[in-house]
Amino acid sequence: MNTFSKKLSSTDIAKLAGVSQATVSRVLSGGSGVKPATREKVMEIVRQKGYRPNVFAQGMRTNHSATVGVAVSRITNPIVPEILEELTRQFALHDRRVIVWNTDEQGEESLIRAVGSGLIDGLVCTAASHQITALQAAQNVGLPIVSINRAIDRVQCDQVVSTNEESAQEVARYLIRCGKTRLGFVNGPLDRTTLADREAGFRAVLDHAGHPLEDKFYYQQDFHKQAFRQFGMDIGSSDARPQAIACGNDLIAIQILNGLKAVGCRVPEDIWVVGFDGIEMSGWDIIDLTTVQQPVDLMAKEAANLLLEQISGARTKPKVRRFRSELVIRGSTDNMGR
Amino acid sequence: MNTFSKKLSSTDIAKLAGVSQATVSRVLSGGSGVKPATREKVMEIVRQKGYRPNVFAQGMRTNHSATVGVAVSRITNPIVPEILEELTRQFALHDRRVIVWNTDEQGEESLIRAVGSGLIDGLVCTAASHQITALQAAQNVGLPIVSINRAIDRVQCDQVVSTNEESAQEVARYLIRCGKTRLGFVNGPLDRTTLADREAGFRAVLDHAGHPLEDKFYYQQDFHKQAFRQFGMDIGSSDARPQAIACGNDLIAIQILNGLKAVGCRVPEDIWVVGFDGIEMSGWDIIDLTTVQQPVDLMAKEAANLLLEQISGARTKPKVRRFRSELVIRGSTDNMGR
DNA sequence: AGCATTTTTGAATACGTATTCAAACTGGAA
DNA sequence: TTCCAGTTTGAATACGTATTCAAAAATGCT
Repeated sequence: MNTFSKKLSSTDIAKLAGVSQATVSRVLSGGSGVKPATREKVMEIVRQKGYRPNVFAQGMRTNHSATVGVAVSRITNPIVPEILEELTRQFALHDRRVIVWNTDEQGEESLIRAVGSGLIDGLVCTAASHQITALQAAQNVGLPIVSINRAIDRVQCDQVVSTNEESAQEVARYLIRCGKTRLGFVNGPLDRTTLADREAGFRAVLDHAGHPLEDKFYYQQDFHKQAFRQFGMDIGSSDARPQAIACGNDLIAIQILNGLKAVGCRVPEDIWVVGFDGIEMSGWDIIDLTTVQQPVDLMAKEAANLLLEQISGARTKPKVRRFRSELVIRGSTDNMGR
Repeated sequence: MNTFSKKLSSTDIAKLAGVSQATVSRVLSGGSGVKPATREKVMEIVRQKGYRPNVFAQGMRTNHSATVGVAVSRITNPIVPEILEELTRQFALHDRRVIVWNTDEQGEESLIRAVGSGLIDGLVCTAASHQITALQAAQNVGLPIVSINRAIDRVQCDQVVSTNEESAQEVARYLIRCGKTRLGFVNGPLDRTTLADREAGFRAVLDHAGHPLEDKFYYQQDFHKQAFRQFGMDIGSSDARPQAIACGNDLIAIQILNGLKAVGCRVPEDIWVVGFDGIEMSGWDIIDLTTVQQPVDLMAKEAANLLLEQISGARTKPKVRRFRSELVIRGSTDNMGR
């Protein structure tokens, strides 16, 4: 029977092992400069009692929490878990814990409070738009920040971005090269720089080619669930539909696919669809979406490393890391035109 | 210019406001028993300086962290973000932060360390199999635990479950009622009680109906990425294929759909497919998967409430909450048979 | 053995908060 | 005015750790 009498402190362990509290502390934090026999004597008690150092006392003493924050929005967009998975892996490798704030909800207030409290040693941000307040607060207290795929005007911090604008241009050129001139674009909230950049790149090529994006083929919505699907239905059942639709991200594209499917409009026979992000499911046979693939794992890994670099104090000047995304042609467009 | 000279303490605030540190503390933690004029004087300085109480000092003094842990496995299974979203919402409503441990990776070791360290006030567990060690540790130190959808033999804790076995029986009866007698089942790791229970329920009905599950129509795999898809391809290109395949969860079902699609096997014309979980995308037009829908939001909300109840010390006897899942018939089976 | 040097250990301390206990203050009744 | 009860405040304290500084022990050398 494992009765737990009381929470043990390093002082208790010290008494049991017949050493001083300082020695216990030394053993637990690497054990350098302590005689092997002593270390083993202490570790024996530690193991036997299942002792763990109190994280608050450690934090108070050291001013480090071994914890980083990750701010996400729309965690149900599959790109987010993909990023989170790699981030938590990287931070775990460096003995850091991860606190997740969902800034769609009340999370932002909680994040702001945490920022000044010492709870986190740094912050990775995957959704800048709503968070200017929290980021400002973080910057004001000198908290290390890395932003993934979102440029943040008023806050200077490390950034990990991908070739959003250029890749969107590549999408547009690909479609035009395949003879598609009547093109549509569907986008989410434009305060996401990711989405805005992609749209800008797409429009630029169309302008340059002399077929500027027509208003009736442009649709923008702030992520209300069924709206994109409804637009897909409208487009699919219209006689004057675009030949191809490009989307701000894969999730939007999939909702368009849903709408098209709902009204029996075939892809790619009747219309082409292109996404953006390269979430894993875009490659599924039943989705098979042409998209722009971001190197998510590399980006997340780099973000983690940049943050750790800042935390260790090795650097203060902000860095921008730029990753190349790649157009992946699949069944939602015709791959003859490659 | 917002230069941040040094981290402020409540003592600093006290000096600036001309009161004692105790008063600052009282103001910050509710302010009862402090004169309105004093409170306002203090709050003015607090706001002006952007002061936040140091979370470690608070934790050391109170032995509470206002933080709960959530252990997940396979965060890229869409059911996980769905649960996480609701959990973080609920905990944010109660001023609690959420630390996420991904126990597929090195996360478990980190979790074990955290459990004894006081870092978290409680733990929600969505993936029991790998975590017996961590859960044992948690139980040993008396940490409140709630398990979602996973029964955990050796650990006694609150549980939020759904009707896995019964609903799987319903699936089997539905298929048999529709005249499907040659049935298949595809499952993931059986140490997940969720998956094991579903399989058991399914098998029981088949046994009872006199068509026990044939070995050649049963496939079990431990979530190696392409394995389920490959099995779908094998099944789809085989002459002697089952009339319907039920799966341990939606993600498996979708991989089967992918495999079938890859070899041109049509659903539901050539074969029926049924999933389990009711993840949001199962309802998408392009997936349209018949499945068993769990009330994920309700379950997550209940889990959060149970944990908070335990943390507040209101209760020690473990509770089990059981939620009813519902068979949702969609296009991957023929809905005439309903 | 005797001394110099290095290694190992322990005592003392500070970190920032919430809370206890006693003191000071307030306002009203006598 | 005096006294009392209630309200508001401040001084003191403990929480558990990492680290500094000095003392003690061990080691190497002559």
